Formats: sequence, structure tokens, C-alpha cells
Amino acid sequence: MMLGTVRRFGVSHALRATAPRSISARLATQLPKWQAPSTISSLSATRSLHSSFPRLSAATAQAIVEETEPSKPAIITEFSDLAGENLIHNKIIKNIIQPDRMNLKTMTEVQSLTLNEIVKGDDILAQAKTGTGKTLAFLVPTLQNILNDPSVDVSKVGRRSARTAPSEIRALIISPTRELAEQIAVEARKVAFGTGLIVQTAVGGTQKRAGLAKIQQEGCHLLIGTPGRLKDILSDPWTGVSAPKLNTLILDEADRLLDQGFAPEVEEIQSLLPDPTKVDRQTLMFSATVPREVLQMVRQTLKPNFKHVNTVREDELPTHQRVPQKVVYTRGLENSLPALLELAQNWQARRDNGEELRPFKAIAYFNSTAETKVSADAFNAVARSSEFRQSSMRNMKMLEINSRLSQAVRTRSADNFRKAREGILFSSDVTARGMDFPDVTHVVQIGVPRDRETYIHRLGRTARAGKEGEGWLFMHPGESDVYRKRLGRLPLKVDTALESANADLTRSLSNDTPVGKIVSQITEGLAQCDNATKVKSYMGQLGTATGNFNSKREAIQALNQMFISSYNMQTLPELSPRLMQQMGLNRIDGVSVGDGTRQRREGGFSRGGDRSRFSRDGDRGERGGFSRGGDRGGFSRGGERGERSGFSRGERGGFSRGGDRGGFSRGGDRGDRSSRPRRSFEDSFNDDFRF
DNA sequence: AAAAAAT
Repeated sequence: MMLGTVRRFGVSHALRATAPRSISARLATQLPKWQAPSTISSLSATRSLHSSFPRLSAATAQAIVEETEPSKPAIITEFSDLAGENLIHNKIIKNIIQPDRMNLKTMTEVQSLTLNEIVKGDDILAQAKTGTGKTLAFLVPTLQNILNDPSVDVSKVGRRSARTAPSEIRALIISPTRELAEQIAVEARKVAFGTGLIVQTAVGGTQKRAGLAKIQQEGCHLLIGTPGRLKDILSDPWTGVSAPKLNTLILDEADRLLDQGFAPEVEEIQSLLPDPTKVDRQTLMFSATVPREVLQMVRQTLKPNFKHVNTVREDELPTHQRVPQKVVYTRGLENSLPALLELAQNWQARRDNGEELRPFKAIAYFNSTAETKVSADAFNAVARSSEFRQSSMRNMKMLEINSRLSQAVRTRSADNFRKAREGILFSSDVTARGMDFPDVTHVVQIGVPRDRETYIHRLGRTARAGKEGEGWLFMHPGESDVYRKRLGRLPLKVDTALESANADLTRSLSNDTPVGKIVSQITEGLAQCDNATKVKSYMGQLGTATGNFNSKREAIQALNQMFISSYNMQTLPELSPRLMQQMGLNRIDGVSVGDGTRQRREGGFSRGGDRSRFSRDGDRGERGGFSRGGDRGGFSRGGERGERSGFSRGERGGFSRGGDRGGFSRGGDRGDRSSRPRRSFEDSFNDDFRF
């Protein structure tokens, strides 16, 4: 049973000048007592029964070592064993294993397999599944290496007047998000407690001057940050923050940092660091996913003799076997939120019936920030209703996080969700990677994610540290092409149990069926969201849906239906001709065309320029008493709905200027196809795929 | 107009 591999590139190792003497000589030779011949089979049995955390079996580690480094003794698998070998500082080990501290015993595969290599000073690309302790894998040896460096002065512990210079940075960790940087810092401080090592952060959204002052006053050995702020601080000579003695550069979520969006900034940061030919440094890259596209970048950035530590077997996927993954085809885009509520209610109902289930703690992922907001607002409104507060759902916290919120709110949401026993975090991809929220039972992805890696990382927010969890994907049938292309090989099973996923929400539903109740709760919740937010959500989803759907026409149709029937809006957002041109929507029915002047008058519907947070300003979306007015109190679905479905048959008159079909046209002509040859391939791809 | 990330 081959669980992990260490691959070596090149022939020789460039050992750092400061590297401690012969590490292999210090390695533990004794194997842990549970390395009995039966260990491997009993280990796997234990794993499936209790879904215990997949630790590295000593026998496996031995096998790996034998294969790659025949002369070396066993790899250490217990944190406590690191003490006897003088490999890791006693204080660090205490911090890790003491019950009143981190309370960990056994190392994970990725931790065991990278420790010696990192202490040695080698460059590493480490790949391991989500939630298997990658952070600790690079923190422990990196902090140890700083302690090993004789030029590092840690004697200043506790002395108030003494200070370490802000130019003493020995290791730098780059993270793709602010929250992840902060989370890594929290863990680093736990590991470094009492050692005298100073850990600092540099992230955006915080007061630059205050953060800078802190680094200047206290000094810094390990700096953790996000690309923008790091670049800002390191490029400004006046800050005094610099890293002339940098030994270690770590890219957490390396593939993300090396992709299109981040690579230029990361390169700039590297250019601000000392020349690696003058000051030898190691570079460490960690991630659960390393797509082929970035391998070239990885090779360019690492030394030629870097090692690839991969604990994900070649024949398996970087998702956990113990995470059931389900895909739900929703009738329309408007069915997602009811289906989410139903999922939560079903789970809580089962708990009420005495089933031993953990409290429902879910993250709902959306592809646009505005959709995240509408959904969070709607669920927050639902949670305020008396019906909800009298149900078994009453303790659920509804939280929101995305990059458009102020950093203070983001941090508060993340903290509250960490603490929450049960609830739903409505999230964009800010939390998709690396974030460690304890006890997440469900990850629900609404809409097909932008790529396979995103799916895997989002899913990885559950089933962490040996716990169980489940993944759900709610998607519109119109996304079938990208679904197959991006997620085709992943083990998703179709689930049809959620009734509200399939209900026709363009018609009235009886309020006394379970589905009717769920739908009316969502409808009431959405009614309390402001119109400007709904319009932004439409526009945001337009951006992703036109890319995700098999045809643009289908995307528009689905979006319009959601906007009218579920958001309860009367007038479609207008798209400027320029935007329509850009998006290739010129020949698509159902698009509301604006002339570009009106949008400025109608504040709520603006697009260009208004990059502010979701402003509640001038509630101008509510025009002419269309929405929310009147005595809708009871949400009488009957008449209202009937009226609306009438609209769909073309009785809307001037409702949308882009043709009289209002987006509900079911006609067969796919006008957009001929204009976009790329479609034909995707369409033919779709032909042999049926639901 | 579509995550994120400096002001």
C-alpha cells in the first residue's frame, strides 16, 4: 500500500550553509510500537469505521524511505519522538503535544514526509489533501530552522525594552487571502510560543501604519501576509521592514498564487527579496491541487533539485473518500435557496427524531459576491421570522463573507462562524482555500464553480482533521457542459430527494405542503432584500452564467425567470449596448437593452463606476410602487403568481425592450449559436449527455 | 460583468 511518494529532482542537494549537521543521523531509529505486522490492515479498518484521521503508518513511511532513500532509517510519526532526536526544540514540541495547548499526538503523512526535507533546506512542492495539516507541516520545521540559525537572537524574550529589528525576517509566507494569512499566524504563534520567535502579519484591509508600527517596535522573524500589502511594505524603504537574511519563502495555496491573477505580484515580491545566489534560500510550495498549467511556473520558481512530496496517490483524487458528494439538478436558478433551506430543515428534523447527527453547520458557496449578499440577506430575514424562531432551526446563525464587505465585518463573520455550533456561512471564494472552520458538516456549492480546483478546495472546508462531512452541488441543467468538463471525473452522485429543487416556482404553490412552506419562507425573505442588491445579483450572475451555461440564451432565460418569479422584480436590469456587445448578447432574446443614459438616473441600476460596497443608498430600485408596496403582507401566492405566469406568455407589453418574450421564450431557435462557432463543439459535446 | 488582492 503506497500512500505517499517523495520524488527527487536532479542529482545533488544544495545544502544551506546554516543547515544543521547530518539530519539523517538524528532520525529516530525506533519504530512506534503500533508498527506490528497487522498494522496496515487494522489501520485501514479503523479508518473506515471511525473515519479516523489518515495518519501515516510507520510501515508505509518505512517503505517510502526505502524506495527513495535506501540508506536512511524510519521517518518519525509521533510529535513526541521529535524530542529525543534533538530535531525540534522542546518548547515547540510541548506547544504541540500538551493537552492544554495544541493537543496533537501523531503527525500526518504530509507532516512526516516533509519535516526532514524542510529542515535540511531543500525546496519542496508538497501536495496533500485538504484538511490534513499542511500548515503545521511547513510551520514547525520553518520555525525550527529560524531557531537553528545562530545569527538569530531570541534572547530578548520577555524583555520589554529590548527589540528585534524589523529587518530580521527569516521566513516569509504568502497567502492568497487575508483571513488565511491571519489563521496561519494564529497557528504559528501557538507553535512558537515561548521560543522568542516573533510572528507578524501584513494584510490588506487593516491600518497600514498600525501594522507597520507593530513590526517596527517588536521586530519580526516570520512574516505572513497577502500579496498586495507585502509588496507595499517590502517595496517601501522607509518602513525599515526588509528581509536581507531571508532563508525561507513559503507559498501557501501555491497553485493559486502562481496562477494568472496572482503570479505578477508574487514575482514582484520575489524581486524585493535578496538575490538567491547571494543569500541561499529555500522555497516551499503547499497545496491540495497542482494543476498541470502551473507546473511550469513551479519548476521555474523552485530549485532544479526540488522534491515533490505527494501524499495523494496517482490513481486517486485530492478529495476525501469519506466525503459523500451529491449533485442536485434544480429546475430553475430560483430553486437553489429553497433547496438549501430544505437541506437544513431535513437535517435538523432528523436530529429532532433522535438520529445522532452533528448540528447543521454549512458553508454555501456562490460564484458572485452580490448573489452571496442576496442569499445571506434573504436567509437572515427568514431567520427573523417567528416561524423560524419557533422551529428547531432557531439557533442557526446566518453569516456572510465576501471581499466586498469591510475587513472588520469579514473578520467578525469568520470568527462568529468558527464559534457557531450551527448555522450557514454564505460565502464567496474568499473562504474556499485553507480556512479551517471547525465541524462544518455540509459544503453546498450553488452553481458550477469556475474550475475543478475551486470545487475541491471548497469541498475541503468539510471533513477536516478526521471528521466527516458531505458535499452538495446545486446546478441548473443548463450548466451541463461545464459540469462535465470541470467536474466530470469527480465522484458526484445525483440526488433527487430535495423536493423544492424541482418545484415550479413560476406558479403558485399551496402553502400547506412542505415545499410550499419552504418556498414561501424564501419568498418572504427575498421580499425584504432591497432591489438594488437584487439587480447587482442579477448582473453578477450574468457574468458567470453566460460563461457557465450551454448557451447564452438559456442563461438569460434562466436568470430572467429567477429575477421575475423569485426576486419578484418587475423590470429587468438594463444592459448597455456596449456591455451586450462585450458579452456577446446582441442576438439573444430577453435581454433588456438600455441606452446608457437611463442607468445614471436610476441609481440602483447603475453598473459602471459604482464599485462601492453594497450600498443601501437611495432605494430607487423601487420604482413606481411596483415592488413591496401594498398589502402583500401574507404573501398570498395564489393570485399574484397567476398574474405573473400570465406575463410569461408575453402579456408584459413594454416590460422589456429587448423583445416581447421577456426571457421566458421556449422557442427552439438558438439564435446565438451561429454567431459563435465555439458553441458548436460544446453543443455537440452535450448531445450525448442526458439527465 | 464574473473570486481575490493595496489605497
